[in-house]
Amino acid sequence: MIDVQLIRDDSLEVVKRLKIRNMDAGELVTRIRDVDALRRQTQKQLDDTLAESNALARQIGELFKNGKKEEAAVLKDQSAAVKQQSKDLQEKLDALNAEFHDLLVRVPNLPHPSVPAGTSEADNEVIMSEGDAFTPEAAALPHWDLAKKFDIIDFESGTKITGSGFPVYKGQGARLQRALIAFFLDEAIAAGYTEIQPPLLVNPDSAFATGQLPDKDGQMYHIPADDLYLIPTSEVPVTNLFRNSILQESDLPVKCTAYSACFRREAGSYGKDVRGLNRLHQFDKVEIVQVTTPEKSYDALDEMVEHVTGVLRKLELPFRVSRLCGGDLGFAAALTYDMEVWSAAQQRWLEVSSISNFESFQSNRLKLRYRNASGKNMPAHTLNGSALALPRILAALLENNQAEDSIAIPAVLHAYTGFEHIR
RNA sequence: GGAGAGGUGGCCGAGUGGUCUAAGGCGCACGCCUGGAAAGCGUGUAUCCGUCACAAGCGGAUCAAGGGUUCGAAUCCCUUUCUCUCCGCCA
Repeated sequence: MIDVQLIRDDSLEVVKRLKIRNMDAGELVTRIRDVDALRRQTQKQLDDTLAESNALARQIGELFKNGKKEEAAVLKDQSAAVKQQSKDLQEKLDALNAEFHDLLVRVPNLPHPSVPAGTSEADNEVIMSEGDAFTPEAAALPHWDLAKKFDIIDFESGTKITGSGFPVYKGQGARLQRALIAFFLDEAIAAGYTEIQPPLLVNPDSAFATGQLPDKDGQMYHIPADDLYLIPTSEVPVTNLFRNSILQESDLPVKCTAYSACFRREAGSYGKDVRGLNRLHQFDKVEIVQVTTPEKSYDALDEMVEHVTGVLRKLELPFRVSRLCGGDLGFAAALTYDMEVWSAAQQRWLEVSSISNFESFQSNRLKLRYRNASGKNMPAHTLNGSALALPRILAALLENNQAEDSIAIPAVLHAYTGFEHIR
């Protein structure tokens, strides 16, 4: 949620910056200003009325104590009128506040000045790449064929027992999954992140706080009997750890990492983009989250990008990093870097991580603040990113390292897998 | 799932209709005292909204959450929720 103060101070600047997102926010921002003014005026009227009511109650108490019942009765009548007035004002204010909130949550985060203009993925700006986006000499099999050939992932059984998008990992495939999770967590812990094991189901309050509700209602699995949602990412429970809290500046940065299964309904996609492991309803991911001060949040973002590129480097995967353009930027993000690995058999880049600085946008909704050096409570900045999502990493590892009768496992994983080749 | 007891400031804890502007203690901050420290003494110590200059001051709200009774609610009533104890079930 955007800070209202920005709109009060310089609404033209807000509108201008939202143009980078290809959004014409003029009308919305004007409406917000109008409703804001009206609700503040109403708040003032209500407060004055309540103050009057409090004063009357005090006088009545005083009169009763002194036995002046008739005088008290007169004031009681007066109090009834004031009370009706305050009730009306309260109703008016509640309605205005609700409208104000509804309008405000429709404003996306302001893009960072470095965000390039653009309307789609094609306009993202590649800022670095490492390793060759090579084409294999011999015919390379896509990972869904390799999965069958080496009997490490069983998509058909997953379909039988649950449905499409729920693969079953078997034997060396299962072991490799577990190895990747352990490796990613160990890397994050070494970089100073505290490991968290969060619940996989969250209540509506949590889903609202991180912005999955109300917008992305249909993208989450919902359990009606208990009104709980399966998490689409551990960002949701981990970030909600900090909901409604005030941190000391000396405690910052807070750095958390979490492994979890992630659940996404993602209805309505077909074709090779979603074949095999490319898009799943259930997948595994290790997430990293930071809470820090506004002064340090962009350094933290760079640090997180460094961390993830370091992990990709250890896995010996060709990768590239892009800065998302305005049209591709998520609603809550001010700046996002995407990481993609090269998939040799599919001859395409696969997105494996997305690292964002939300600045104070999430904090405003979460009511996450920190007490700064001068003792004032300020919204903290939050950041998160995948480090990393497993399925596409697995796809790239299988495809890029395949040979006639085996698939080589990167050296860094040997201690975790207990084998050097899938055969 | 059943029965009972509870939820008060950073923490402990008092408070069963107006003196709550929430006692007292602990913790923390600052000051006095001291060669320095401890002890002692003194002062201060929540969050949000509004007014305003994101100051001070002032007004309003908040005693788990929401609603109600009342001129007036931490206190009475209703609903929800969470915690604890016992029973049941269970990896």
